[in-house]
Amino acid sequence: MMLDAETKALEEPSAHEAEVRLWLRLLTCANLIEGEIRSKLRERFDITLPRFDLMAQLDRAPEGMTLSDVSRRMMVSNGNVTHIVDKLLASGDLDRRTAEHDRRVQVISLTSKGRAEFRAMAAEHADWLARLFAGLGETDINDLMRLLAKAKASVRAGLAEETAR
Amino acid sequence: MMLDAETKALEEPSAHEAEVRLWLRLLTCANLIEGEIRSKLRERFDITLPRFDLMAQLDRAPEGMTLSDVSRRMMVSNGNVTHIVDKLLASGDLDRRTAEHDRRVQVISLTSKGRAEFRAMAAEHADWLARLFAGLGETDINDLMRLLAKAKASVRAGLAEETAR
DNA sequence: GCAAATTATTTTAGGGTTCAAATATCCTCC
DNA sequence: GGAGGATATTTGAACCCTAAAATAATTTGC
Repeated sequence: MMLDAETKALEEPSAHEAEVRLWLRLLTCANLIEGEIRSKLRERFDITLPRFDLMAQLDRAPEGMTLSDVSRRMMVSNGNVTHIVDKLLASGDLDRRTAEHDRRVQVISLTSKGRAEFRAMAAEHADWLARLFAGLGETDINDLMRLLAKAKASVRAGLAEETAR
Repeated sequence: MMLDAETKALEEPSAHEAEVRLWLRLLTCANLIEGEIRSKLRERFDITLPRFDLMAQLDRAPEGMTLSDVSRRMMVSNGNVTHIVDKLLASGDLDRRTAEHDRRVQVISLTSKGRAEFRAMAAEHADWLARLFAGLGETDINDLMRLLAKAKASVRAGLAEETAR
């Protein structure tokens, strides 16, 4: 018996149920943690998560990064990076200069003030995560790392398949 | 030798590194999937993810839900729910009525139009997820479900510990 | 019965986010 | 050496989001 897509959906409401439930569980975990990190960052350091993330990227790039690099690494839009950078420039945590070889390119880097602030925040940040994951053993963490890597690869493959089509 | 917290952080920059890396990997996975779902929802149905999520909650509650229920279930703020509901009311996907037993309470539910639209969207939504997770076997999915449940419990315990303190 | 505390919702202020359009600069190739 | 295409960034419009204050209605304790 052949069914069109709509009829089939009505008759098989649980199709791909496992995948949907996996996604919802993954999302719930991420949202719980993200909410806690956001509220801790605000409460302890009066900073937002995106600004913290941007400083984390720059901490690993002593020479600085271009805005496009940041945008790719953080997986956020270019316009968004411009906005976050503006705020961190205003608070004196970042330096910005135009690249000499290409005047379209803006290179940003941490000021020494920004670097010192970031290091202090990063240490606490790691402590918060350790507390949240305290219920997981070393084996659990390793297994999760492996399975999430596999999931990430699967997702990227699915995305690539689509753009190729 | 005793060290204060700051000195210790400087001398042990890799403390809790495993937990931080687990968090970053979890977040990357979630962001990749969420970005794809958002862009598909926009492209195929011109709807945002929060509106889709609200409709999903209501689809499982034929009698309707109060705004506070929705806020708790979706883990978003009350003010945000008000905003999203306004939009879905305007597009005719939701009904809203004041509860007779308590005039503070607003009960919202899907209109038949909203329900039909949601069912069509949900079927495709499940297909997108199945495609993204196509690289995972049944065992992988089961393992991930179990480990993420454990992680979720750990995070909730960590949060509870803090509020108790 | 009524003042005070509680509860449900809305409003407000301040961010963050995307996409698409606009600018500015560079590069290529004739 | 200049036109056309590519690349880096900014701007603008429309959302989403939260926390905190304000509003409205109910419940509680006396």
